[in-house]
Amino acid sequence: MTLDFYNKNKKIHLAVDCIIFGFNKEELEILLIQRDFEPEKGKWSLMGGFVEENESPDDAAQRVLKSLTGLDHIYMEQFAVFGAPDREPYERVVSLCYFALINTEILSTEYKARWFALDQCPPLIFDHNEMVTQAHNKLKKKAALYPILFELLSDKFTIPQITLLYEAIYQNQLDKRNFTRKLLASKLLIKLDEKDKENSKKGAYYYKVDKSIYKEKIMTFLNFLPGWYGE
Amino acid sequence: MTLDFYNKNKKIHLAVDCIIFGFNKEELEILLIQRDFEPEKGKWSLMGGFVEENESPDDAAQRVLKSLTGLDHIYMEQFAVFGAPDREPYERVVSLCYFALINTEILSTEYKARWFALDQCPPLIFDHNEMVTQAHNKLKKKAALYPILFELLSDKFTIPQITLLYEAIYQNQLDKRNFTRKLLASKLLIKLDEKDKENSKKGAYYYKVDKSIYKEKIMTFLNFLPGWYGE
DNA sequence: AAAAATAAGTGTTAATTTGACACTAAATAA
DNA sequence: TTATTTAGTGTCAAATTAACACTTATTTTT
Repeated sequence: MTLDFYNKNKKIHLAVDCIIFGFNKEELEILLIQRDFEPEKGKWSLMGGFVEENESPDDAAQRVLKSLTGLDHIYMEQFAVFGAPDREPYERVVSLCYFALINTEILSTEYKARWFALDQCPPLIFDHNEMVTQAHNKLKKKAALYPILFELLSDKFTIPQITLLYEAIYQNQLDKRNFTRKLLASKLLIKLDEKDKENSKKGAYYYKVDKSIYKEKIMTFLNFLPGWYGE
Repeated sequence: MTLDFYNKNKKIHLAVDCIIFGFNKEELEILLIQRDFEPEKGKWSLMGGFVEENESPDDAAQRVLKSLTGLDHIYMEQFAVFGAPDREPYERVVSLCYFALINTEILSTEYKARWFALDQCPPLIFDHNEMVTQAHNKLKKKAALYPILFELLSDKFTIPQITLLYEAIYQNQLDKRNFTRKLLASKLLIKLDEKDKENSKKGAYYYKVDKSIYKEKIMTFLNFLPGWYGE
C-alpha cells in the first residue's frame, strides 16, 4: 500500500547524538571522540550516528554509543532535537540528542573516546558545543529535582562522594551539614557497614539506594539544593 | 559534494504532532481534528504534518498548527519523540511532539478543529492517545515549576480564574487562601482597577503579569503547589 | 427596602523546613 | 604521642508551609 500522502513528503536523514557526562570524585567531564572518518575527519565530536531502518531512536542511541565507546545499557534521556535545515553543511540531518551521567571509571580504555573536563571542552563539529551546553543545563535541572544521580553513581557510594558530584554539576559549594541532612531526610539511602577507606583516613560509610521505596519517594527530593533550581 | 557517509543512510519521514491544551474558566480541554484525508480518514487525531525540506521542526510545528487551526504564534514546546519503527502501519514516520496551553476562546470557528474535555478524549489514530498522556504529564510538571501558565491565560485574569486553571491541570482542589498567598508572594502580579463581573456578583479584580521582573523571578515559583509535583 | 444568595477576599497559628553556623570523632602518618 | 586529615554531627533563629472559617461586596429575590 503506497499512499500519496507519504509519497509527497521528502524524507530526511535522522541521527542521534550522545552527550555523556562523567564524574569521578572531582569534576564533571564529558566524553568525546576524534572522528576517524569523513566528513570532518580528525575533529572532535559527540558520539553520533544515523537511525537505521528498523530501530527506534532510543535503540539507535544505545547502538551508536556502544559501537563508539563500548558502553552498554547506559540509561540515556532524549532531551532535545537539533533540526535547523543548514546545521550540517553537507546534507540535511536532524539530530535527536540524548544525555547521561556515568562514572568515568566504567569506560574501557580499548576505545578511542576520551574524557575532557567540561570547562576545557574543545571546539566540536557542527552545533555540538551548543548541544553540550543544553545538556548541561538539563542535567542541572534534573539533579535539582530528582535523585537520579544516585542511579548514575555506582551502586554504592559515600556521602562525601555524592556531595562532590552535586558540587561539580552546579560548580558551587554546598554546606556539608545541610546537604547531608536533606539527603538522609529523603529516607532513600540505606547505610552499609562497609567503609570507603581510599579517600580518607577515617573512612566514609557507603550507602545504597533503597529501591523499594525509590519510586514513590522520588518526589520528596524537590528543593534539593538551597536556592539552586537550574536554568 | 556527495559523501558516502550520508549515502549509506536511509532517510526517514519526519513529522510533527501538536498537542494543544485549552482552558476556559472550568476544565482542561484538548484540541483535535477529524481527518478529511487518507490514511485514517474520518478518525480523530492530533494536528500533525511532515517536516518540509527547508524548515526546522519548530517551524514545521507552527506551520502545521496554523494550517489546521488558524492558530498563529503559539509558543509550543517540543517534549518527546515517537519513533518506534512500526508506529504507523503504512510507512515509517518519526514524530516530534509539541505541546502548548492556550485559552480556548482564541480558536476561530472557521476551522474544523474541535475541543474535547480531556477526560472525554476519543480514541485517536496511531499512538496519539499516548502522546496526549505524556503531554499532560509534562504540563503538570511545568505548571508546578514555572509560572508559564500566566502567559497562557489572556493578558489579564482574576485569581479565581488562575486557581481554577491549576485545579483543572492537577484535577484536584486547592486551598484558596494558601494558593492566593503564594501567588501574591511571587510579586509577579500587578493588580488592576478593573473587575471581572461576569462570574460573580461581587466581581473579582483583574491582575496582569509584571513582565519587568518576570525573568528574574521565574524561579521563585518552585514549590508552587502543596505536595503536587507532577508525574 | 429588606433579606437572601453568591462568590471574593482575607488572618492566625502551629508545625515544619530552611540555612547559617563550628566543633568532635576516627584513623593513619609522622 | 602527636599531628594531620577528612567524616560526621547539633542548635537555633527565620522562613515557609498547611490547616483552618468568617466577613465583604454585590446582585437577585421577595
